[in-house]
Amino acid sequence: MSTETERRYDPEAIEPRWQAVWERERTWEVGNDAEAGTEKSYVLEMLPYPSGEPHMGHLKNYAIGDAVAHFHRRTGRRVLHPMGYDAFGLPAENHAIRTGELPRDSTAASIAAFQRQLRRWGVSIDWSREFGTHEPRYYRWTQWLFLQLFERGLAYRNEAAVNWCPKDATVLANEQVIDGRCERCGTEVEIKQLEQWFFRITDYADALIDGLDDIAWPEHVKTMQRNWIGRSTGAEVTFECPELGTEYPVFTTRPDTLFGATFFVMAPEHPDVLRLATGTPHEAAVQDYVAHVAREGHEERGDADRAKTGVPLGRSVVNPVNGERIPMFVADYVLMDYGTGAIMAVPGHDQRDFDFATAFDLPVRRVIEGGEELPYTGDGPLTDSDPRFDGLGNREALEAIVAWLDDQGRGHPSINYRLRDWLLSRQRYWGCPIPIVHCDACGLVPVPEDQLPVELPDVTDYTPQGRSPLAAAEAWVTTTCPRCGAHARRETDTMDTFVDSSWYFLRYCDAGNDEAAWDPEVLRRWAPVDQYIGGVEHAILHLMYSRFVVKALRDIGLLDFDEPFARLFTQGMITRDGAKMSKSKGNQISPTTYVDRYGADTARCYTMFIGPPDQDVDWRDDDIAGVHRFLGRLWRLAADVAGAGRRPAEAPDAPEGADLELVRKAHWAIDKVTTDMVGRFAFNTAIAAVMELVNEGYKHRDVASPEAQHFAVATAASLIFPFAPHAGADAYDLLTGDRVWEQPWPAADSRFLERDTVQIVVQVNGKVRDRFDAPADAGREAVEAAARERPNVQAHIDGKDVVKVVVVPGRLVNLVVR
RNA sequence: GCGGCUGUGGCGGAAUUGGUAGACGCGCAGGCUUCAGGUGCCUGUGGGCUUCGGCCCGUGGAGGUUCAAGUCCUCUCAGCCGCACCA
Repeated sequence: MSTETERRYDPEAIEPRWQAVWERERTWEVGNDAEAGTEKSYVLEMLPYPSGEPHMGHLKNYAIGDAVAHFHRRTGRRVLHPMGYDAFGLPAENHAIRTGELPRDSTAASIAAFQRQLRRWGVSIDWSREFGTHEPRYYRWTQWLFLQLFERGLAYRNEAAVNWCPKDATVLANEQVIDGRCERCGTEVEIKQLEQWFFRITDYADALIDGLDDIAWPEHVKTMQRNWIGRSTGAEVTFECPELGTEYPVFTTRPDTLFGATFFVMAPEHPDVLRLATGTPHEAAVQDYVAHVAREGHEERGDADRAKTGVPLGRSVVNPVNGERIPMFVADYVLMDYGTGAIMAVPGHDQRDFDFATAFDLPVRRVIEGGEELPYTGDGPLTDSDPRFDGLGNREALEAIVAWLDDQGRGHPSINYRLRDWLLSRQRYWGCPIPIVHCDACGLVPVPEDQLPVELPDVTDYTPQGRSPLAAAEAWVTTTCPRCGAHARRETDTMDTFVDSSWYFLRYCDAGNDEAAWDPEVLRRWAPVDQYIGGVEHAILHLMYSRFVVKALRDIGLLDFDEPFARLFTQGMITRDGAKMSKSKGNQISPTTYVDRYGADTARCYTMFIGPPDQDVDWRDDDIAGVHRFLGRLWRLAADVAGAGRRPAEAPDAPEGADLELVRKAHWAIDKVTTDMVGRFAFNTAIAAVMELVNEGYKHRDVASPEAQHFAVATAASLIFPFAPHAGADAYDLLTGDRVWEQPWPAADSRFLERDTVQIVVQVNGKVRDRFDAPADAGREAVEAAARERPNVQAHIDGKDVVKVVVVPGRLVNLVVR
């Protein structure tokens, strides 16, 4: 094979050549005109945050998405596969403070880097729809969206206890606080009482939970969202304090244990705590305790393992089910922002209440039978409660007790959520301005739609000072009220970047529209996203916010669907030596290094071949060389076979011998790759199947006919195309002169998937003793008889009784002997 | 504590409804091509024993169901992720 040494697989030449074709012909652009009879497919990878250069995770993300996009195109769908940049945000601004480089400039530089790399990777993007969320032509509509929500009361301004990051000098959403620390900089957050902007996401708590049932998302992501929303059902029960004549409702998931309540606890932040203690001997102690708790850190207070602390209030409340007076306490294990800020304590059946009762020597009462020791939190019949309920199973009793309280007007069924409203305002510069004007006479006035966008002004000082840097832009801040024309001031806070990214997938559908955020007709043609691909780190934040926005827009009447992402795939992280790659660890690897060395196709294939794409995997330099070797083998075999002349990829009519083996393997590979792509994202095994086909090609190289070889290699090129588009296109072109992306996805011929002989395994007592070939259509009796004939089987059944025979046609025979 | 995921050769990983464990790749060993460079092609490669016919062991661990278990059930260990004093 003298040609082998002459022809070298040269991605440096191949890749730019095909990229030029796709660029010149705008191959991956799609129009918005209706096309009857063609199924649409909207394939989307999460948009990148442009900070520095793209990393390996981006390469993997776009490699996966591109494989899906290509596969969908070649299986007859019209594919929308756009790209954009989540360009606003803190890192660009912090970078600006550090280096003096303007956020606008550093962001632009990073976007240019992404554009360069994405083209160099050969990703099939419709560039005509590209935008950055920081461009006025985009955020004009982000502001419009904000106003839509504002006008329906879904965006509101309110004073509340909020998370404040002292380092970044801005408030944060609950979702951005991890273990009591800022998710960006790791600084411990403080709780401040501030007036801020919120989206009323809690109105959608139930809808967000229920909608999960209708979407094809990984179960663990759904679970995370359900846990985050944290729906608990129970009852609200009112306790009265006769000394002051005040009433305190509590939320409980266990009204069945009401008869076991032996004390009552309020959160230190509860507005009535000081008033209750006033005039009692505990007044000073309560004041001290409340002041002490106020100084406590998030982390300290959140530790469930530390000893319970608290102080008596010197008052008591009446348990509405039995009229018993129980003492009141203030303790920091009760939180103001969940439920009502007060609880009934049932130490017999709750660990925390039990711990508190032990520390303060309070009575512990058993009202549910079961378990050996208290506290017992399981199910069981009621005891020592009330003759009407004693003996009933606790779940049954729960319903009965709530119904009875409801009758008496002392309680009612209730549902509580862990989810809080989405705090969206930020006291930072590099974000979308909130399109609101503060007028002394009219209050909060929306900027009229025809005056959008409210453009982000240039400022010189980004340093966070506890108020938005925009406040320093006096000329910009000063304006007139759109309603009354009086002197007014602009809102100076900007929006959380998660607002920008909560709707970008809608804008791609109609990115060039200057009249509206989108044309409903056009949106109907593309939305929702059929396949969304990205990292799990967005399981809650971005994915829940987007779902909320889409549901809200649907209710407003602007959309006719209510889930943005029909299917979600979460890719695993690429780690280095088992650790997450990061600048600080110095263990980053750059895609450029590997694209330079092996080409984009190799780097792309490797990120998918390394392991199941949804799993975390460790990068190994040795393994990527193996993938490069494979692409070289495929390409050289194609170049070699193409030496016999170009022709269409067609299988020989009636192959025999080596030809038949080769044609069969090709059809097997078609079937394998197709099922791996359709049913699941098993790209690793799909690529392995193409490797097997190429290996088979080499195996039969000197014996198979040129026709059979040609068909097998052209099939391999066709199948590898979604993963290695340049190598696939080039090999296919060498063999056929055709463009592989214009060819329909190959179809497996069932005649070649079935074999006329199959290997039968013979087991004796479940252990494999022999194998033999039998006609595929052989009957049970024939197979069993043949199995018994095998010498090694004979040796194992000789002199024993065959008590049972199991025959699985086409697979095995199991002889059970005694 | 609650919820979820993962444990398979020296390594990454295959095994679609229980039916040949280890596909494919890496690594390693040997061979071939006048082969000087991040080469190419071929063969072998779970462990142990072997009279070279085979035999025994083997999917984190212990039980169980079944003719048959990596796969199903029970318990258990280890690691990772999410939530966490949420009443």
